[in-house]
Amino acid sequence: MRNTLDTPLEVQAPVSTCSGCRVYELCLPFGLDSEGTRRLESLMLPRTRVKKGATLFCQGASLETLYAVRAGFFKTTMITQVGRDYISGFHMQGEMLGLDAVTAERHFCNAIALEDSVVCGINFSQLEQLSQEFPALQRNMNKLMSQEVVNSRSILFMMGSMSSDERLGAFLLSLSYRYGIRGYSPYFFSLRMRREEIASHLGLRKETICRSLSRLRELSLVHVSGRDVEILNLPKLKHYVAGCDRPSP
Amino acid sequence: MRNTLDTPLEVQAPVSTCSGCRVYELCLPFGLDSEGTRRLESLMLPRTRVKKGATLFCQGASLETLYAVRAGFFKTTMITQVGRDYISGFHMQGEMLGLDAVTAERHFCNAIALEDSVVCGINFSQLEQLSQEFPALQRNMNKLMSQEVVNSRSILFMMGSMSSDERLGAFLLSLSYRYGIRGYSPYFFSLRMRREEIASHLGLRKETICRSLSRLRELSLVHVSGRDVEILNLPKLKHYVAGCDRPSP
DNA sequence: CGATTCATTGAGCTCACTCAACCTTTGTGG
DNA sequence: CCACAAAGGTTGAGTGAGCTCAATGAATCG
Repeated sequence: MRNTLDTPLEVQAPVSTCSGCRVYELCLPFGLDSEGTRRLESLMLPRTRVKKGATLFCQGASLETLYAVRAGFFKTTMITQVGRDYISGFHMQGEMLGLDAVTAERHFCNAIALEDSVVCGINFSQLEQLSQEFPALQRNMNKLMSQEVVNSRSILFMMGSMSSDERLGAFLLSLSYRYGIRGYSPYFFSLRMRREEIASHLGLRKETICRSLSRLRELSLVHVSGRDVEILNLPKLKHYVAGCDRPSP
Repeated sequence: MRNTLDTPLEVQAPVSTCSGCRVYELCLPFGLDSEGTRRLESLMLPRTRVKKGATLFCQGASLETLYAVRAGFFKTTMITQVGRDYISGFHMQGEMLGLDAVTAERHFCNAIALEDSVVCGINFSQLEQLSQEFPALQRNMNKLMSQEVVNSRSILFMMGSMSSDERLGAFLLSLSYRYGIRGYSPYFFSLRMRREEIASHLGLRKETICRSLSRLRELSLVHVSGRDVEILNLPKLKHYVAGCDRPSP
């Protein structure tokens, strides 16, 4: 991995620079040489601010640009003709938005900011071309895609075989882990989404989320006040989520 | 797309040839020029038979080879330490197995044949290298990955917001569609998996699958006898699955 | 500071689950 | 080829986890 100090210090450029990014290692430029990083940066669109509640892209829109979350928090939602909707994921810094659009070349979901956010955009065709030249970039694309598959599968597994309490626990663990690898505390964090949004994502109802929160609290696994979460006993929570407390069928 | 007749007729080669494959258009070689196809074929491992019930690869095993189903039918399963398991997908000809292993370079699931099957294997590193030379190949990789994401998301959506009857309907529609684009009848097909396996995949129980089947039968949407399925009214089934019959919340 | 959105808790209901019995199909060895 | 065993499928009865509806409390925001 390249040391970011190799990069000459520059005044704040008008375009996105990956070199100085907090979550560089989690994103596209990871492992690229300086030439590759420079080329990638030259393709990046200027950083874009997305206001809380604003939509970054819409389901069905043709895929032009892939985005990486630079700062802030997003949800992705899917909506059917009959108005049912589903929150397919939450995305924090260093995570890509729009990877599910590559097959159909149309966005498969809406991306909506849950707080004031900043995204780095890159034209997908140009990215594909560039990744032709830089194996590391291609590899990162593949890994990021594959990671998306794994994430979806994990939630599927949860939905298919876990109780509401366990699902919520797993969800909190996922957030905890993701904050952790970004250098934030895995024990204290704040939820950026409403209970109802958690519920949709986990295939439950907001009332159920409340009740499950209460139960996790009673078990002294977490402390939750409003949107502030404290994981009181991480190993115990992991153990609980793994289902070791239940008789296996 | 290259006309397969351009290919000189050969005696059955000991290695996998993509050129003559039934599901060529759904798989890796689609859109590759003849040079690219030749190179891809040169990397392919000899076609491998997998007996019904046999395991092609195991969860946790390091990723060496990606597989495409050439003939037959597979399920992929995930198992936790406590013995809970989940069937993450069913895979028919032209579909790739192992794409979720790319992130961690370890298989995330077990792949088990549900009938005597044939797979085409290819070393993943070599495939990555080759895709560096052939944009069409890389594009296909990206699309196949992205398609996996979309598939998982679709099931998530089902699990999160559909009744058992609707989920089963959607599952049958998915099979119907996939058989259809492979040149088989989208109206008549046979299930290669047990009720219990469908149940696991949809986050339900085998008894619930039976009851849901009965209800879809009563609605004259399908005719099911053993493992043989007939879709009696495809548009009506789609309409039913879309949830148009239910009051939206 | 009032309005609106969000969170929590209670009461009752429902859909899918569990358990169990019985039937059907598949597979195997005599 | 039959007989039997084993596995898979179906249906019934009762239960319970999570849902709906509703009321109230807390937080957020213009």
